[in-house]
Order: sequence, then C-alpha cells, then structure tokens
Amino acid sequence: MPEIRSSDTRERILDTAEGLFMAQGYEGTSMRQITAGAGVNLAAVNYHFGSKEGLLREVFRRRLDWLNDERLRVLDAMESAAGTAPLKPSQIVDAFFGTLLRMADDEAHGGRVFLRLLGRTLTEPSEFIRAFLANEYSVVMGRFTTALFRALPDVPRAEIVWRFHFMLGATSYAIAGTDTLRLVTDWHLDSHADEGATRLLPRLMSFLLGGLRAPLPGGDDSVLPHATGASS
Amino acid sequence: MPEIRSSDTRERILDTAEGLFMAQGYEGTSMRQITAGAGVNLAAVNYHFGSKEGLLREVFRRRLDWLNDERLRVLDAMESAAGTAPLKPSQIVDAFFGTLLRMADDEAHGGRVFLRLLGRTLTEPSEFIRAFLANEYSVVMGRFTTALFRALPDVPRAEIVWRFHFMLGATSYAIAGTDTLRLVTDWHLDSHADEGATRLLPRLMSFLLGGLRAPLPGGDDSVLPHATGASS
DNA sequence: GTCTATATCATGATAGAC
DNA sequence: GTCTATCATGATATAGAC
Repeated sequence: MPEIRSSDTRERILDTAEGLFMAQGYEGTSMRQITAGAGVNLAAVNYHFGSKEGLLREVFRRRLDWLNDERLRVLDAMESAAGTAPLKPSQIVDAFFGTLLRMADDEAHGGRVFLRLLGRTLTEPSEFIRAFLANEYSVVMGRFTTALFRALPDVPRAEIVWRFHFMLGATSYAIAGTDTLRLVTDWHLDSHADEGATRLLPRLMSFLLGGLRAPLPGGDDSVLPHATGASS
Repeated sequence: MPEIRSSDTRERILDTAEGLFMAQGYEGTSMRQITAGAGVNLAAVNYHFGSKEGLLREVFRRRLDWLNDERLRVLDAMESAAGTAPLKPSQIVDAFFGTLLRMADDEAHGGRVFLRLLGRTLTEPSEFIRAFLANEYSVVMGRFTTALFRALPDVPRAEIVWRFHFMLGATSYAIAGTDTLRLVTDWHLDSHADEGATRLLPRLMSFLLGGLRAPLPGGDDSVLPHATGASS
C-alpha cells in the first residue's frame, strides 16, 4: 500500500541527511548519497528544500526549534519558582547544557546523531551555516547570558561571556566525538562502548561549573567569584 | 643529504593552503584556489605533495612537530626542576595549553591562522584527518596524561582523562573562532577587534584549572579533588 | 622543477514527461 | 509529487613539452 503522506519523503531525506552530515560533514556529503540512502529520487531534495543549503537549514531547524523551546521552558519554570531571587549557576547551566545533553537519549528528537552533528557544525568554517546558527541561537543565548549575569553579580560581565563561550566549547567537543575521546584515552580506559552520553552529563556538569566559578584571572588564586549558591 | 633548496614554491603552497583550509575547511577548498592563491601552477601540488591529502598532512606536520617538541621541552624542564616531586596542575596545563596559545603571537610558526585551523580540524569529521592527528598527538598526550595522574593522585584516572578531553574542547573552540565569540557576545561587549588571543590566555587558564579541579561528580559539592598546589 | 593541456569523473541543479 | 535525462561546472590527477 503506497503512502499517502507525501511528507514521508521529506522526513526520510531529513533523517538520512542528518546522519550523513554528521558522519562526513556538509561539504563532504553529496546529494546523490543522501537521495540514495533515503531511497528517493535525486530531484526530490531540490523539490522539497530548494537546494542543498536549504536542506541543511531544515535539518537544523527541525531539532533546534524543539531544543531551544525546551531550554526556555525549563528556564522560565525555574525563574517562576525562584520569584525575584536570582537562580543558582548550577540551575542555569543545567537548563542550558543539561537539556542539550539529555537530547542524546531522546531518539525522537535526533538523539546522539544530531548532538554530534551540532557539536561538529559549531566549529565548521562555512559562512552560511554559522550565520544561520547564530540567528537560531541569539534569542536563547541572550536569555541565558542575562540569567548568568544575575546569578553571578560580582563577576565581570565580560568574564561571564567568555566563560559561557568556554562552556560551549567543552560541551560541543564532548558531544562531537565519542571517538575523539579514544584519542586521549586509548591505552588507559577500557572501551566503555556506549556508556558515552549517559555518564557524560554529571562529569561535564562538574567541569563546567568548576570553570564557571573558577578564581578570576589576574587576581590571587584564593579569590572565588563564587556567587549565591555553591551546591548543585 | 638534506633536501636541496627546492625553491619556495613548496612553502608558498603550504602557507596559502593553511589560510584557505582555515577559512573554508578542507573539503571546501579546491586545489585550483590553492595554486591560484600561491601563484603557482595547478600541477605543483601533486608534484610536491602527491595529493591533496598529502598537502594537508604536511600543513599540519610543519606546525605540530614544532608545537609538540616545544611542549615536551617545557614539560621536561619542569620535571627536571621538580626532581621527584609531582608537578602542580597549573604547570602542566600551562605547558600544554599555554604553549599552544602562545603560538598565536608567533607568526613564524603559523600564528593565529594555524591555531584556528587546528581548532576547527579537531572536530572535523573526515576520517583520515583525525587518524593522522591522533597519531601525531599520541606521544605528547601520553606524557601529559601521566603527568596529570601524578599531580592529582586522589582523582580517579578516568576522571582526569575526561577532564583533559573537556579542556581540549574548550580550548579548541576558543581558538577556532574569534567570530564565534561574537555569536555569544554581540550586544554585550564592545568589539575588541584583535585583543583576542592575548587576553584569552589568562582567562582560559583560569577556566581550565577551575574545571580540572572541580568537585567530583556524584559526590558532595564541598569535596574538592584539589591536589598538591592550588596557586598558579 | 615548472609549465600547458587534458583525461576522467562527480557535483548541484533543472527541464519536462508522466 | 516523482521520475529520467541532461546540463554546466568544478573536482583531482596525470602526461609530456620545455
């Protein structure tokens, strides 16, 4: 029985492209690979998405819309519960990065595949990709940056922005490759196969919070910026 | 007998390729762009490097050989000075990441251009690039990992490996794009034009050390792994 | 060692039948 | 909406003159 839902082709293309872009990069993946993998005709991509760029945009929009809505939903809930009090840094970090990492176990929203694609794309050089992501992110970034300013009133705002940036880097690298870890690890750790993203979360959160609340540079090492709440 | 003066065609190709790979990625850069930019003939790349892959390998080897020798030289000097005592974490982090970041001001060894290229390439999907880097890195990674084990004897080794990985991520992201920072920053910071890598170093070091010495996950937040020396 | 010229093939995109 | 067929372009790589 042939499918009536024409959108089935669309979704299959998106799923296949997501996986191939993750494995080979955007430039390294051809439309022929995508359409062959999805079992659809070569012309289908241009019909549905206009171009290869349009396809990539849609691959990201499908996931990022959900992710960023979820992030803001969590942040809103926290801020409502806190009333006028500022949030704890650990709450904000969890709302932003925790929500991201929990996507890894959520196959309905892309799971690990999309996470790795996102991590890799954030450092990719292509002009239009980064421009697009900057746009998709700007609103949510603004909300979280502001929340961090409130949570860490005695840390210079420039410093917070830098550290947010560092946190993004550590995270995107961590989700970009489980195999990159093997580069560091190899001889030392037994290969825990797929334990990756599950145990990753608490480890990464500790690291990020440690970095976020580290002693300020230039100053004496014992001076903690440290803020409102230290426990997670 | 070492290579005779094989003209500066080689070097010009390497310099041009380095810049273009940084700006457009490996797959996104054609050999026509490279040879045109270098002012040499299209066939020159294949003559000197065998293939496009061979060219990329040489672009990295030229810089990484120097960087990793320098890292080991610094580490050796520190260990000699310390005798049998373990090094401080801040020393090790500085020998690894500080040496890397100080390359930014060293135009003779690639400067900012190579740093950005390296940062971007570490997350790039291409199979052979990562395999090559893993090889170039394995020795130096082993030395530094071992040094960290000694410096942080009461931190589980697996945890140290993870945190090394997180530090790599934060750093590679930080050097990958000065413009990526603008994504986060935009409205908040005045554009400090080219202050980038200079002020970056102390900021990044604080963050990395804070993360490296953060409370262990799962445990109570007040338990610091913290190790031998806390001052930098 | 460096060039011109070219071989060979893959790419993204489109036109037009059904 | 989906197909076949094809276009124009660009890719890497090589042969052979100088």
